Amino acid sequence: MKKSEASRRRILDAAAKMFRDKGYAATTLNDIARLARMRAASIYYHFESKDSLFAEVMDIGIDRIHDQVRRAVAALPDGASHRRKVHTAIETHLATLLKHSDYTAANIINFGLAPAPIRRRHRGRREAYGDYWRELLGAAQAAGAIRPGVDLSLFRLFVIGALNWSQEWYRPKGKSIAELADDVTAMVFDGVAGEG
Amino acid sequence: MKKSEASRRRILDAAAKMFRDKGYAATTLNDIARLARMRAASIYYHFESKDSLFAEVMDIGIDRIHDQVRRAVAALPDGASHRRKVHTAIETHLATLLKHSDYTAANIINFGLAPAPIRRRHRGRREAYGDYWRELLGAAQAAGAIRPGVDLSLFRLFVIGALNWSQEWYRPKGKSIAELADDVTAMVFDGVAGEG
DNA sequence: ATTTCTAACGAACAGTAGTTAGAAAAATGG
DNA sequence: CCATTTTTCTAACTACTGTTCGTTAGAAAT
Repeated sequence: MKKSEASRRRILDAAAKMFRDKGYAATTLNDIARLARMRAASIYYHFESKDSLFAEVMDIGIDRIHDQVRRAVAALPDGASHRRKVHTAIETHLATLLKHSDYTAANIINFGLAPAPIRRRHRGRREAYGDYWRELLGAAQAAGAIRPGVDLSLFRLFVIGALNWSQEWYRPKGKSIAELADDVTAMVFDGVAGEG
Repeated sequence: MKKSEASRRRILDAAAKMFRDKGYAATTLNDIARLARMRAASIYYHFESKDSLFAEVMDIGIDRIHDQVRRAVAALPDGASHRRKVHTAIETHLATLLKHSDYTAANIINFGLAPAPIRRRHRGRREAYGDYWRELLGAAQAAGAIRPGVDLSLFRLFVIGALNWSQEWYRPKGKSIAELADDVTAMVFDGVAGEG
């Protein structure tokens, strides 16, 4: 009862990588099977269908980033400023997306184009992560770390959107993820305007 | 010599819409043909292949937004501030993407997952648009409208990324595009930080 | 009136997709 | 070592993909 677990994991890992690289529709079960060192038909011993395999990858992806971000913020010392909390959330979101998890990357790349039923099935999990950010930013605004006039809903969509889009341009040879997180946090909190 | 043009256009419009809704790989020539009120085989009278049809949609998409943004900024009165120029660029980018052009929306949705040869073919056009923004922001920084320390390259990627991502959440019933542009511009120029 | 061109069609092609069935191999446990 | 279960395989199926082909109805040109 151990080999099955390992194979399942190999398939999931391969699927996450392929879905991330080529997207759901363009990824074939043969692609996944090759990467997992088995035949396409064998996948059916572990998963019901391509759809259900995809759904599981998507679930893991969102759960993972939600978990990581929540955990990292919670691990901050008790007196941590709200700005620092947001900074940590940004950095962890970026790190999970760009470095640690093919699942999360696959989730974010594929969500927009995913077939409607799958997207519906996932809305709950997505919103849970969104709600966490809502809390985080709400608390920051209540404490005065974010100006009262700011539309938090837009701010959240804007920042998370910019972070998610980083998949399109991020290359490991440039700025480190920590540096990116620093710059981005400074940019959105302090703005870029000069004296002009 | 007029009917052909009209059919070609109908196919392109249908393709742009389908590619935007379902993505390149998931869109079938049958989908496109149905929307264009003809049979899949007839598409081949006007286009060489699915790939070349896709390539043309992508070209039109990037050209259109580049053109619109450039035109809108150029149309500003002579003494317009750099901040106002950037604001106009943001608003026009958003409007083209979200309201005016299925082609642009299709381009942005599909670029990341597009097959490598097609992406290569497009890098030039994409960079041309990126270069325009580079100019715009460079001039703003040189004139002091953007603080000297700001990493313009990151700022550009960050802002355009956030704008592009708006496709995932924008719904016409919420804030208008003009309002969004106002808020976003204020956010990135002035920041959201409170007294804290 | 005849020929040529235009724009679309239906039928069919080869290839590949996801999927199923059943045989073969590997692993397990007594 | 055998019997049984677990895992993977080969082979095949159906459905559908992008694409080609030969044909056709009508318009334009001769």
